[in-house]
Amino acid sequence: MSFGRKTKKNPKHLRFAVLATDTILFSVFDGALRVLLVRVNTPPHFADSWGLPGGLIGTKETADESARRTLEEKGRIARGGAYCEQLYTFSAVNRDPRNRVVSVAYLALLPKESSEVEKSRRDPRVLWCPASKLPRLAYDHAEMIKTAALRLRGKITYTDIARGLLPKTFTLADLQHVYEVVLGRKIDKRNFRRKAREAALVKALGGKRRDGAHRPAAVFSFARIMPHDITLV
Amino acid sequence: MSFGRKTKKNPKHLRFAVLATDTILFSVFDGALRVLLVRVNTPPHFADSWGLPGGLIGTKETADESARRTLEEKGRIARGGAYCEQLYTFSAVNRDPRNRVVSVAYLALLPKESSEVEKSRRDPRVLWCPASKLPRLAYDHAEMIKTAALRLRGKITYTDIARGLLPKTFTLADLQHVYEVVLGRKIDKRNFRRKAREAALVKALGGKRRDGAHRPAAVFSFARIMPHDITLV
DNA sequence: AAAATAGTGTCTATAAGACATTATGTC
DNA sequence: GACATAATGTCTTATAGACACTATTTT
Repeated sequence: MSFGRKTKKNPKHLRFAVLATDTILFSVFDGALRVLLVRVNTPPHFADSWGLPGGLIGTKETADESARRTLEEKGRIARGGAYCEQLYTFSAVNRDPRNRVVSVAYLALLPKESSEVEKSRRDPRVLWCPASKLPRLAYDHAEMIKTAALRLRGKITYTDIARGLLPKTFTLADLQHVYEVVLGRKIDKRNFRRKAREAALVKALGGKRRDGAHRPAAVFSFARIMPHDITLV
Repeated sequence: MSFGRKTKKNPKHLRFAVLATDTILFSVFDGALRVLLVRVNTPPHFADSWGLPGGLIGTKETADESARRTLEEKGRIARGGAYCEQLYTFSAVNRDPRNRVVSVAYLALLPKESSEVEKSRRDPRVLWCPASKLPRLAYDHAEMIKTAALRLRGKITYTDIARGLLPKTFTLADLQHVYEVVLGRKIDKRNFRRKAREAALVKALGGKRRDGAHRPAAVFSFARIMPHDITLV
């Protein structure tokens, strides 16, 4: 990163911390909660490693904008597609061994059916890795992913955050599968459907999806706004 | 702040954002949720205003350490006394009209019985202002306080965060009063006590507190660790 | 008709909310 | 004994969890 070189050339160090963002982008597919990793190559500490997409925040952009920009530049995800919320700011003094950099981490979500996930799955420059089987990661990125997974698990039971992991329309089986993968446990189908109905989380669109030698499933979308906090599982 | 002056003198601007902390310190007394304000004097935008205690993060300290340091230097609150948790990072490009500064906001709590609150209430350099009757504040500090109050209200019903607003020992009436002020509504005494008991939030210490022409109240403390998430009101 | 997934209802247990009176201390 | 706060229990309603069978479509 240019900032690091700059301070090394300049014998006078900055007096204050500078700021980066890193984004934990999740998607649920192939039966796992997966996170997007990118190549990190900053010798001597992290040569040829995996890490999160991220970068320094410029003086003319907000942290949110920086997260979306680096997701595009490093993660190869088109801007604006992903749900994105601020997660936590990581500020351990030695989290970047080269310079003092504080990082605002973002939690982002994409439905597996989105063209962004479909494209990036075929892109050799990035890796969609199960959150439970991560390789060694650069910086404090393993800690960030752990924090993000906890946030996602925590919020999925009382908000409609699962919206970010599903396409515009879906079946109740799709929805339940996302919940089961994120929570890491089976959920009773009847109780789940009853609660989704009572909480007015989703609404039926009237259509059916046919996809195999079996009864077709009704198609739903999320209700416009979440009416109130819900408890779904 | 020295950084602001420095960039004005230097025609070459920094390429990346620098980082500050601001701390929203709450306490409950005189029937209100109150926030600690300090004098801000940075003409031309904020001459003789009120704002939150805060300052730039040095290259050798974490955000948490910076929050505690500025709470001491600007807020006149001795270090380590207050409960302190990271709240949100505010990064609007023009939040500080002089320079690009991103701020990590912290939510902090003190019991009104603490010597820090008792001292600072008599200190003319700071003001304990009801969170519902704030004066015009510098920067985006009004937004920060609103966010902090929402976080506190949200967490008080399912965590033991009220611990930060109460002394080591207290009566159930004290505890309920803190809940009522933070939530802004009356709570039924019998239901409140039943739930505090069932959630194992507090434990009786065996003593009584005598303070007036009436029956003395049993004295409690918080249980060592919160056994699980609780729903108290 | 076999295979595969969709869709549905009841019972029980736990938690939440509404509500009023008696108890114990000080002055 | 007057006053002031502490302490306590029941009933009703809502929510959560456990549990198994029938329906509909394709091949």
